[in-house]
Amino acid sequence: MAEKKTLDYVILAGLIRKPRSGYDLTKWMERETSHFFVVGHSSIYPALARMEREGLVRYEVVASERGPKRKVYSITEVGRVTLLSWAQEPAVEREVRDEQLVKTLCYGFLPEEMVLERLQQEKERHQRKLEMYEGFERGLQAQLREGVISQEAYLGTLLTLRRGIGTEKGYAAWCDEAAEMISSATPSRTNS
Amino acid sequence: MAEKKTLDYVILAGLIRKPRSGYDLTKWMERETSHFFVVGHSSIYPALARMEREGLVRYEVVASERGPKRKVYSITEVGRVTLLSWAQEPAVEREVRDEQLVKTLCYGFLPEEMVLERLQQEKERHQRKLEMYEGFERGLQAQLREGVISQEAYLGTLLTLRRGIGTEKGYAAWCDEAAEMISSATPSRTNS
DNA sequence: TTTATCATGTAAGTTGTTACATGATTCG
DNA sequence: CGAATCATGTAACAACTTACATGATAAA
Repeated sequence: MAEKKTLDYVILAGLIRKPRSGYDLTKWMERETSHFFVVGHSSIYPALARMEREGLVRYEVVASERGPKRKVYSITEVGRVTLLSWAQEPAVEREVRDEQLVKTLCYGFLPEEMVLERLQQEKERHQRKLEMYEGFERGLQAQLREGVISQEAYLGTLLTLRRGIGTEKGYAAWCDEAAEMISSATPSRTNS
Repeated sequence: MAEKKTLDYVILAGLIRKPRSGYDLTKWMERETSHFFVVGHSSIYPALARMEREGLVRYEVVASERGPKRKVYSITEVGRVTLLSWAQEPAVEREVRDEQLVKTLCYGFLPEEMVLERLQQEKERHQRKLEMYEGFERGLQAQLREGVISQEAYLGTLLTLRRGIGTEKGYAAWCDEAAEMISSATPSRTNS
C-alpha cells in the first residue's frame, strides 16, 4: 500500500531486530541511523499508531523498571514480509541537504582566514563523529560476542556503521583538501 | 529575517555567479548542486518571486534566443550581503535520507546472492556519477581558462565538485567492502 | 505536425519539524 | 524538592513533491 514512507521501513527495521517502544526507537535512531535517517519522536508515535492499525506491528503495555508504562511494539509477520520485500528492490536516489556545501559555494567570495577556520571546525566535527561511530562498532562487536544480538541483525547494522565511518573519514579528508586548495590558489590574497 | 530556508541561499549562490532565469537556476542545480542540494522548478519560481519582493534579487524580462521570454534575475547588494554573512556562520548538520542504507539494515535477513547483486548495481550507479562529476570538473577548468567564469565563482564550485567526487568514490568503495564482508561472514549461507 | 526543449507558473498533497502538553520515577 | 531521564502524545506550521496547466519556438 504505502509506496513511499521510508520512516515506516526504518521503524520495521528497528523492530525486526527486537521489540522496542517508541522511546527506544527514537534513541536507537539517534544512535545508529542518524547518519542516514533521522526523525524526531513526534513523527514516530503517530507512525506507530497507524502501522498498528495497518497490522504491520503490534504492541503490549509493559511496566517500565524506571519511568511510566511503555508500549512495547513488535513486528508482525505481515510487517516482516512488507519490510523484506521492500528491502530487496533497488533504492531510490539518496537525498542530501548539506548546508556546509552551500556555504562552500561562497568561499571564493570570502576572506581566506575565515574560510580556513570554518573548514577546520568542520573537520573536527567529522572527526568527533568518526570516533563515535568507531566506538559504536566496538560496542556492536561486543554485543555479538555476548549473544545480545543475532547474526542477522549484526550484519546490517555493521554495514551501515562502516558507511558512516567511511563518510566521516571522507568528509574530514575533504576539509584538508579544500584548505590546501584555498591556500595554494591564493598564496597572498590577504595582501591584495 | 528568514533564518532557515537554505533554498534562498542556494539561489543567491547561483545568482552571485551570474544572472540567471528560474529555468537556468533549475538546470544549474540539477547539474552542479544536485549531490548536496536539489529542488524542483516548482519550488524555485515562488521563491524567486518572494525574494524579489524582499529585495534580495531583481529581474529583467529578456527575449530568449530560442523559446519564450525569460525573467533574468540578478542578485542585489542586499542579497549579496545577506548571502555572504550567512555563509560565514557555521553550518548546521547536514540532512541525509539514504534509502539504500535502510535496506542495508535488512541485508542479514535476505539471501546473499540478491544482496550482492544490489550492491553491484549500487556501485555502478556511483561510478557513473563519479565519471559525470569528473567530466564537470574538466569543463569547469576549461571555463576558468577561457575566462567564462571568475576566480571567485570557480573556487567554490570546484570545492563542492571535489566533495561530490570524494563522496561517490567513498560510496563505491563501501559497496566493495560490504560485498566482501557479506561473502566472508557467511561462506555457505546458501547451503543452510 | 508532432516532438523536444525552453519557459513559467499554480494547487493539492506528503512528510516532516517545532512547539506545546502531560505525567511518572529516580537520583542527588 | 528540583533536575534529569523516561515516556507518550497533539497541533500548528514549514518546506517540500507531484501533478496540473499553459504556451513559445525550433527542428525533424
